[in-house]
Amino acid sequence: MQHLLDQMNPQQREGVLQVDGPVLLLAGAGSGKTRVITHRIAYLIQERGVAADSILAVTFTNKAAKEMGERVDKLIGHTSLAKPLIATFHSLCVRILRRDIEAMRVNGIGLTKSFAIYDENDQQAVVKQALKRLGIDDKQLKPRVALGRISWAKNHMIDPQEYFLASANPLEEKIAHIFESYKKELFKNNALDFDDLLLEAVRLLKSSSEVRERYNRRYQYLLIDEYQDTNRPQYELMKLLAGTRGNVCVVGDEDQSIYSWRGADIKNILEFEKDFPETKVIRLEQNYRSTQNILEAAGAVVKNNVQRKGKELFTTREGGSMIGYYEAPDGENEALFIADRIQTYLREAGQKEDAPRCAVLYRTNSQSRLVEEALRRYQIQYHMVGGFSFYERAEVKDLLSYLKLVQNPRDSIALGRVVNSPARGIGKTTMETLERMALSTGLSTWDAIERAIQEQLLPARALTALAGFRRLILDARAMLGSEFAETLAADAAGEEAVDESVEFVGQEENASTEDENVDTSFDTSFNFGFDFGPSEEISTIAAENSVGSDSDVDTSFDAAAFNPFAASTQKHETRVSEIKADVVAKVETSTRVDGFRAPGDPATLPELIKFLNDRSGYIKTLETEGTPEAFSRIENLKELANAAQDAQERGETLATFLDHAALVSDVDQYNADARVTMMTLHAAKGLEFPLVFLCGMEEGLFPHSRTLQDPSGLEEERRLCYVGMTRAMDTLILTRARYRRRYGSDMPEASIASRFLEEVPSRLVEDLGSPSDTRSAWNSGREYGYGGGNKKWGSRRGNDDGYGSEKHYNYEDEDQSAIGPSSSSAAKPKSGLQFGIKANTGAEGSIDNIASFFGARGQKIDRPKLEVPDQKSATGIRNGSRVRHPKYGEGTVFRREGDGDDAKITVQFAQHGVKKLVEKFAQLERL
DNA sequence: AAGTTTATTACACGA
DNA sequence: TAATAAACTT
Repeated sequence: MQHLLDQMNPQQREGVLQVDGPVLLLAGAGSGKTRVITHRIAYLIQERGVAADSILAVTFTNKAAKEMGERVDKLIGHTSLAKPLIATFHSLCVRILRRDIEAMRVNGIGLTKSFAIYDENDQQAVVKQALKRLGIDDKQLKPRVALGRISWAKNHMIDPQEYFLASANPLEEKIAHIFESYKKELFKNNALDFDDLLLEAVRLLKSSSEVRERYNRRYQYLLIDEYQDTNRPQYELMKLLAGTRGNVCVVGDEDQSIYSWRGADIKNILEFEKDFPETKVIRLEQNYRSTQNILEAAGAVVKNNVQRKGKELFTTREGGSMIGYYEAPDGENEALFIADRIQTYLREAGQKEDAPRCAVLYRTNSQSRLVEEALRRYQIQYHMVGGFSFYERAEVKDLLSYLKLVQNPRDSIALGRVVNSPARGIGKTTMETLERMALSTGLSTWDAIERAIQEQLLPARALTALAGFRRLILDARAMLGSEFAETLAADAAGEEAVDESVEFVGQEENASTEDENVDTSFDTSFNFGFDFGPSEEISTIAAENSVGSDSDVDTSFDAAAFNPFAASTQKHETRVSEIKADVVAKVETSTRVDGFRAPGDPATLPELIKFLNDRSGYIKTLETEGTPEAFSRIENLKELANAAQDAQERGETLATFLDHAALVSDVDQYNADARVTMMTLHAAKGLEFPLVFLCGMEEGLFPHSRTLQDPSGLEEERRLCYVGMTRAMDTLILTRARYRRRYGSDMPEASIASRFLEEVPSRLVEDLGSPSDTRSAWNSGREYGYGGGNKKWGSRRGNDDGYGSEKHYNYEDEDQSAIGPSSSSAAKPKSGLQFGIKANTGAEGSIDNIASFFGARGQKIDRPKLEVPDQKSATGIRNGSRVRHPKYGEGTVFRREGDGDDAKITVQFAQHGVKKLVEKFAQLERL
């Protein structure tokens, strides 16, 4: 330990040694922050004799948590079984709530431990529902907007009532109502959204002194990383966890605060000193990461912020290479330049046997596409963080929803997602009826289904389909264990014991297992401090519950009519034993194959997934589809099954598996071994790379257009720029496209160089944009007129510099690009990859190609000009015929395809433009 | 009810 | 572009 301390600078050493009382560690970029934190933890354990599991460290991402855990492990060796708890705020809250949320239940009302976690899509679904219920047109008020406001309110700890009182206009009043309805719906679904995880944890610790004190006793030393990005709820949580001892160390850097839109507030840094007057402030200002040039450039940019205490980083890595700047004619070229540079870099680094790593950073995810295409063309392997993550794939979400439903049938969002996928004849009408029923009775959708089946409230066809779906879920539940099956009888009789039965199994397994990323000390060690056995706890809850929340549920339905308990229990017991037999049979066959599990034991996670995949018909439907996409979806499902297998081997339960799936972030996918990583600037926080590209340095893109009005928003963009620049260790290259198309729309727009470029001192900059050393590499086949490159950042305007805009952009003349493969854009060498429309595949000038090209491009071209050989039909309608359509009025036929029943004719209508109609159905009248 | 085509409209950042 | 809603077919 001592020799490790000797290698540190005095400030770092103080950061390690100052473990008693509150500490505010202001750690600049690359100042060895993580090193200090890990050593601090090691110091507490090894030199201060602090029990490892009484240390709690909170990081920003699961990935960071995992890494930190590994580094601490290395420092302390595996001397003790106990480990510090290193988690994110969100995963910490899930742990706390899964354990103790029921302490907030009053008279059996409140959420249970098996609460669901709603992601953004689930949230949107709820908001849409609320809009519908309140009769608000979702075109006037976009669900996304409403959700944004709700989330904002939550991050500022404003509840619907307060929001309503503070509302200054009808719109805000509406939002307040949506907010309220949203909240109720989540409650009814036994669900929490991401924001709630924090809020409810805070509420729990505030409301139950017993629970709070337990955690206070448990965690004596607290450490919060990325403190500048904490929001109000997180701040309160920190205070609650700190208790009265105040052994809190918060680590942050005001210059890297980039999450204000999530409610993060730099004021938390100031308030910290107020709330903990004894605070020792330690500053880490020596940067060990970047060269002096990079540091200077980044510092020069962030210096332009007014709201800043001001701090100077220094480094001993004098000089270094210049900041590179490349001004591309357009986005494609920018991407190709980057790919070319990366290729060179990788080749050179390969000769030196370095482990090359570089990153392409951008402001918005949509910028990734061009870079991806360029890298693929160069056949460079890359790894992309963010974008569409695995867990966002439709098929993955579907399967997860099945699992969620198995765990918590009241989760009506999950239900809505899978009830008809694959299609099983439960359509819109049926679901609307059920939802109306659920709404009027206060039942969950699942319960409404139960009731509809029992009372035959829907058409027979719908009921059969619903019964099949219900059976699927119930059978899956039954697989989870015999306890499960036994509780089904009660469940079927309309009791709410369902959830608790899930809980029972989950809980029992929980006691002996833990999840992967975070440490394993929580549960085992938890029992030292507080002695409640799971079984005892559960039975109390179950008792509470059966009296509880359904008593307030039904107002409208006749209990006597809906109370065939005696009869149905009998029936269901039979059914349960059938299920059990069935399950045992299934289990036996599968057990013989892997030999893991004795017959009759609960099914494993992979088995459950296999069962759902098979029985739901999901895989089969995909197989039938037979398309490449369907195939890749099946692959994804297999991947998920693999993940479940891994989880199983770690001893995770269904519940913990689902929690993980809900909490993995994009950043967590970052793979440190990848040679090329692409990600947003936000995702890059905390990482470092020898070579960094920062692309799209244009006004409106970066800084983003939506921040331009707001000075503080602009300052945040500048900090984001600072974060990006300081990721670079040796080389930093900034790029910009002089013309860029937005929305991939037709006309590229001239861009203006980002103001951040102007803020970099020119003596630090080297222009990489001269054609002589670059053109041959990636410009083959394409003529560029280079004009810029002499002035520091090129011209501020894109088109006043002799750069031949009409020469280059005439590919926007669509006629040319469609017909002539020699015109610029469509004719770019594609090296095997097929982009764009099939314009350059067919015979030159073929009418079909032109027509289909125009067809694909929309309607702004007059197509009636094109004549097609005359064809007659049974109805006598032919090209040039005047026709009348009942709806579209009069028009002229100018094209027909196929014959007989399949005959399609294309008509130019006077008012309604061009329509393609099937002759058989179009009811056309010949004039 | 489900599948297919067309129209529209929106591009931050993310646990 | 691309995701999504609406319209239209069968």
